[in-house]
Amino acid sequence: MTSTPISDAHGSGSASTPVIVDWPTATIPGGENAASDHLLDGLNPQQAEAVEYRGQALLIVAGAGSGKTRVLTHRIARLIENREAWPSQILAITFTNKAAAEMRERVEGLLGGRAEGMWISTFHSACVRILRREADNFGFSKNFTIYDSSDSRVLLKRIIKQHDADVLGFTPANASAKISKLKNELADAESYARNANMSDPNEVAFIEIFRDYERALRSANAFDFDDLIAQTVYLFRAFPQVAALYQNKFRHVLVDEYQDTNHAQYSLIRELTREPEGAGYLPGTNPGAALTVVGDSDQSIYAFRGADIRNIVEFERDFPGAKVILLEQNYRSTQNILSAANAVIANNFDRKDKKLWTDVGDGEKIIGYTGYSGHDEAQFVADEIEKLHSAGLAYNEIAVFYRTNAQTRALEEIFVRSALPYKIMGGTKFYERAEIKDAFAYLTAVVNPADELAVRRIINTPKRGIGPATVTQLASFAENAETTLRDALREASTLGFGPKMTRAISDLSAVLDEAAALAEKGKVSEVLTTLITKSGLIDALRLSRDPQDEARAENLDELVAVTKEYERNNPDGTLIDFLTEVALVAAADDIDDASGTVSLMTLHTAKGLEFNTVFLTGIEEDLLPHRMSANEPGGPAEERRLFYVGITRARKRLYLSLAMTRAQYGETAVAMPSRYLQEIPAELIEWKQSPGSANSRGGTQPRALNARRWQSNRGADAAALPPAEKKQWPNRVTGTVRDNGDLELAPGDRIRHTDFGEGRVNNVTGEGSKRVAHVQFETAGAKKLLIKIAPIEKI
DNA sequence: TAAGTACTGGTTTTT
DNA sequence: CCAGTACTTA
Repeated sequence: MTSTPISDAHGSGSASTPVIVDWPTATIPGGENAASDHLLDGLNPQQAEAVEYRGQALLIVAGAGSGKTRVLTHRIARLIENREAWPSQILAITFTNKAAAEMRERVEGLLGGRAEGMWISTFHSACVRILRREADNFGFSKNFTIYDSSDSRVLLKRIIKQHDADVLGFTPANASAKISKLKNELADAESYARNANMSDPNEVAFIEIFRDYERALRSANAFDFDDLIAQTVYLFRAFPQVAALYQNKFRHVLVDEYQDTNHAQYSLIRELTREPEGAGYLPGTNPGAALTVVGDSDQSIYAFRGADIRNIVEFERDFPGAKVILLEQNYRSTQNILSAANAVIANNFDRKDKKLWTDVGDGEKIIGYTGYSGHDEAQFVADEIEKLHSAGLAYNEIAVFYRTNAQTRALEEIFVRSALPYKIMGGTKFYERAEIKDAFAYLTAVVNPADELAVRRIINTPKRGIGPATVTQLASFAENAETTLRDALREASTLGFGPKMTRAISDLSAVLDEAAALAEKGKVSEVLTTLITKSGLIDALRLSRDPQDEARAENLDELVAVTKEYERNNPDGTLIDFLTEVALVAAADDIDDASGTVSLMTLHTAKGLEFNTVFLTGIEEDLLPHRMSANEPGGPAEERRLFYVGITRARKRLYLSLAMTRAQYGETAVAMPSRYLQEIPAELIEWKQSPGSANSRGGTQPRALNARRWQSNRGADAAALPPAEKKQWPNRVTGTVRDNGDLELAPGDRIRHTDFGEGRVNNVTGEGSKRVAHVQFETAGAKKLLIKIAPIEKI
């Protein structure tokens, strides 16, 4: 280590030059103290090396469950403990905010809390932090808005309409996807136009749309998700002295899930770890921050978002002299689960061979089940979970994964009926509800008056008689006067509107002004409460006769509660901070480990998590691989990796399930077993009901074409198959939901269930609408049913 | 301008 | 099956 002058322009309290103590030999693995070294105890040799290696570039190839988080946290702790770096000189990038929080906690645990000032966050959060600080340098102001994908689409919709580009086949969705792709490659409208074929009217129209979109974002003082990264790179490249601030601040940059970085993120990393240049820098004094990346190309599942697997595959070429360490020992799963995972992923041809292994033994067999329908499959999952739970397994140790969010419907329906506590991670989130977005648009309009999109959203919400015609007049006034739409509202009285209209506009403007004054002195919840009451938003919902509006008003109350909670956790948090946090929360971020619920999530959301027991559902063609990706180059391979990620989340027990028919858009279609299922050696799976032996209702469906592939399984199935009465499909479940009102049941009563037949009530638990009947059915076994909605009658 | 009705079409994964 | 949209009517 040289005594590099290290400036920490932004650091809090660590601006002085750190004391860099040469203190290495005592803690090197194999040294005298190794046996009692708390940062190396229990690590295998490769893990220990990954903690101790020092050099400019280190790639840790970490197979699933190989303890990479442990390695990363211990490495950071060691850097700080050794005084090789101050906490403020460390930048660690994770994939989700949840992973960031967990990493911070673990590092603090290892260091006894001396971790203040570390930057541990997602790419997006880190970039927002940089951009807010430096916004004044390049034409934005620090109160900028972050547009999520639906905001982008609303904006694009207007732009496409203005250009009459819808007739050319442009939709907000496809234009947004194309722009996003380009931004991830660091292209902008200008650079794209240079290489475009201008004789193609489609191309010309797209460039117009792209340009207008960029212009609109800039004038709204807003960034979309992709901008957060791309604009930070642009900032660093355009202003080397700004880049140098961060190049000098961070001495160690660590990136998790490196296989899922895209080109823009890669470029950002390159900029951050580069040797500074420009005035004031003494050449040769800072070789650039040391870079540590951790990843596994077998878990690359975000190509659709621009992730470029080459970033990790070509790491050694990118960073000459880079050290590579392989972690293959798995500490999570049983050998049966790993063997299945290894067998599946081995079918991806262009990969470096890598085999996970464990010394914990084979464990239980994987359990397979083929349902007659998605509902039947869901019923199986619910029944198994109930069995596991009564055998002592906590609900929060169990997870159910699926490929598409649409699959939650069947699962949810059955889970509600079976009174299973569950939580859907991601999916239609609270923050995506219209009334919540309305409230956020009010907050945004207060924080960032330049944001026209937000002002347009609230201008007639709730209804105050300001229609499209009036909005257009206001907007064109703003344009002519070279001011914002927000300021146009203030001038309403001079614009010649009728008295009613003028009044409505001025009242809104006054509410926004009042809230802005309030925002100066803090309290997010007070600003929000002022806005939603004085704008009439919440009263409009409360007084509405649409029964759903009552729930919407409650959601707004819930949002106020969220802001109060935020204030408790962040006493210094401003309104801007609150909006930023909400804009960047991911689906996986609100998993609550302590709660006693089963977790339901997509395979993508599952990445990085682990559970004792995992159910992988819908393992069918057209779902996994998904229809949309089956024909794309690289599609089936990426879908296989998704399957691999799902399998490797399980510690002890893995279930694979599928259905023979699946409902989509109200119609039911025949489903075929996924091609990936055959890639798992037959002896690893015990089929409760195999795809080969189960026939769809007629028995001679197109599935017969497929049957050959399953013949090898037949012998085993015959033995495992239950006797003949099972043919009556006692698990078949109808999709109708009913309401039994106040049906009274008591132990000893006999009931008839439309699917399960007759049974006897053993017990009734719970209160009111949550009363649950514990029933012993004659053919279908023991079930728990939510009395209010189960398709049952007393007999 | 707002509310109500009839109709279309789209369907993956997410920071 | 749903949400979003175009069209009608008061």
